Amino acid sequence: MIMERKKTDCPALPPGWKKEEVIRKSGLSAGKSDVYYYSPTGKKFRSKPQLSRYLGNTVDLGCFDFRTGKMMPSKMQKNKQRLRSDNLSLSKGKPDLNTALPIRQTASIFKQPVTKVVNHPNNKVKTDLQRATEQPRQLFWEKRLKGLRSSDVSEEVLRTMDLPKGLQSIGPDSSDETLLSAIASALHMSSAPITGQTSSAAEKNPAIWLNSSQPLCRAFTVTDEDIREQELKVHQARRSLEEALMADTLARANESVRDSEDRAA
DNA sequence: GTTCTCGGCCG
DNA sequence: CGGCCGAGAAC
Repeated sequence: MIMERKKTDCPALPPGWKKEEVIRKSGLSAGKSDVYYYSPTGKKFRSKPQLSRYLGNTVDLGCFDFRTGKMMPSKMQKNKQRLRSDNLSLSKGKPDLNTALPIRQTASIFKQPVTKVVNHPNNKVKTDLQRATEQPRQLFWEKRLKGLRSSDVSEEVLRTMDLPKGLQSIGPDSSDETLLSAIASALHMSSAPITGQTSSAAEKNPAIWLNSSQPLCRAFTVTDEDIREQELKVHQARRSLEEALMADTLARANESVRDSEDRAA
């Protein structure tokens, strides 16, 4: 007899994951049930820690209820030591590659968008129509960029840019390491001018006074001299590129000539 | 060997 | 009480 136990699709999980509930039918614990999950590849998971281990550091199952298979927003409170250990493992190991913003550090595979409650019924204090449309942004999210390096096709790590001395980082872990990333990200994500943190208060207590739409960088000024220098670099780079393209074109031309000669012979 | 199942520890 | 996992039973 083939008693197919029911493996249900689990809406809270990515496609392909299955959930199974097995009722114990004998023994002292008869009637109790055990819950298992199956990855798309068929691997069986019988506990939340096991699932967590498999999914890695980028995933937080903190508010995932293993038994029901659903997200339980209510279980979000007891995040005491978790953040510390997460940040620790993050700085030592591989960085979290998920840099889409805004996002929680504790994001799980199950969609967990950052939301902002702006309108509480019967609570005038928390009603704020002005800010209702603004996106929340995580303070110091740039720290997550630490350790990220660009590399070429041979996986050789590219040398990072040298930043001008005038640029100085702000905030916790104010190393130069993330400064370049922070500035590059700011330029990439906004068409607004990037000025750095113009408020001097931000230096004393960035956690409070940080302007989150600016990178973790002290205010700086760009002089005409800076601009001319940069223009020069761009011109030189373009010349180099032009020469390289020219050389490549000539090489290809020679090659095609040789090809036709070979065919003729 | 692998998979299934229940016991039992531990928080 | 329930989550988690060890280990014996079953295959």
